[in-house]
Amino acid sequence: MKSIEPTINPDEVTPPRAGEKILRVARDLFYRQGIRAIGVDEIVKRAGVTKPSLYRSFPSKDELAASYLRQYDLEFWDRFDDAVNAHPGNPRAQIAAFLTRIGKRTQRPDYRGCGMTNAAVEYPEHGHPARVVSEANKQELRRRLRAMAATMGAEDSDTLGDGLLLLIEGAYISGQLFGLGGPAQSVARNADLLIEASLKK
Amino acid sequence: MKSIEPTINPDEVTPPRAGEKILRVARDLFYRQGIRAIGVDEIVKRAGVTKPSLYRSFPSKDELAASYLRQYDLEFWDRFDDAVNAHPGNPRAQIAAFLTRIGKRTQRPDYRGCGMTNAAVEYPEHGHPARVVSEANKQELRRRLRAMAATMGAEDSDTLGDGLLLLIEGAYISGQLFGLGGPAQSVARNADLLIEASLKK
DNA sequence: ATCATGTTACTGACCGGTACGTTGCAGTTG
DNA sequence: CAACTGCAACGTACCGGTCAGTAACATGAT
Repeated sequence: MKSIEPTINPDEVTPPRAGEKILRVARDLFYRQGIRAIGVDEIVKRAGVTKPSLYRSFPSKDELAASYLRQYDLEFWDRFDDAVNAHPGNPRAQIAAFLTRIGKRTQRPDYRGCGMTNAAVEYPEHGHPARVVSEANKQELRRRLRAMAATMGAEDSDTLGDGLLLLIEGAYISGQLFGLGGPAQSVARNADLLIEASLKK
Repeated sequence: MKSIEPTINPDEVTPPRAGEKILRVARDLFYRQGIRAIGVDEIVKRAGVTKPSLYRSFPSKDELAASYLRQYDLEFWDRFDDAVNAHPGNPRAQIAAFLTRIGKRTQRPDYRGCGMTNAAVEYPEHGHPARVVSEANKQELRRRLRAMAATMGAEDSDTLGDGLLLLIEGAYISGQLFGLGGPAQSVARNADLLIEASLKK
């Protein structure tokens, strides 16, 4: 029997790998300033590593951007499920909780919207690695919103689900267009009005 | 008495100035592929002019982008006023007409959303010439939507106006994210539901 | 003569990406 | 123990191309 395990706890404070530092920095820069606006030189400089390290961990800048979005996707669903789990079996309250949170986030002075949405605007070309991740995220969101609308007992659940998606995307964009006091702060209230109007009598 | 007028009709097919050709091409390229994605070399090449001509007509690429958006702004209000003038004194019908048109446009295969919105996403930095034009347009749109909501007799007209703006921005974004069959096609229907729910009883 | 335009060539900075050498550490030999 | 080997992680220095922007001069029409 060979003892492969190292003597130190693998969860210990091992020095972070170059790839991790790069992704952490890229995530921040890409979100705040946009993917096209940030060059790889800037990323490696801020991460305290060098360019070859970037290209050992990621095949290209486009794939680095896709990795950033894949991580963003995970965190997005964490937040979404937080709202869902807070109100089991009550999709209307789930939506309200999720949108209230979004509405608050949009009022932060440096709010930059949804990384997914922004990436799709930056890369309109079909098949771009970043866009592929973004489209998948949005389609899943649409699917879930429509399902929630159906559970609510909406007269036309697909229309309501899509209406909620429009409000959400509108909040993302308006949040970064108007600063404080912008229309995005009313997203939860408007969504609830729309739900009210869409339920079967 | 000096005759200044040229013998030919000034509305005749005078050869288009270099600046006009540049703006025409830039408009098309910027809208379809994004401003950051297009270089000035590409623009002058497609316009059949040379780079010095571009910089004689426009002080910089950023200002060329701003000019593109100023023209976009004019055409936007043309379309908006078309819908308004088609239903005098009936803001609910005006909104319906405008959003029906947007809903249809979003279903075109190469739809790329709103040039203003896209530019603001591409240039998050405050004070950027392109962003300045974009923000002004959106603020005016918000003002008018809120005014229309007030005319409709909404209980909370500011919230309704903002809700309509969220739906519109959501349609712009969703139109380019999902292709055909996307949620943007229901924008007019959802807006009408929201209006219905917001009117005083 | 004037004016808009074209031509050519150039700048310095930055773009994404890579060839190649260096370091340090683990395991394997004598 | 000590020397060697293999390998993973990293850095130095560089590639060709493109970026926005400009200088100097030629051409053609009115």
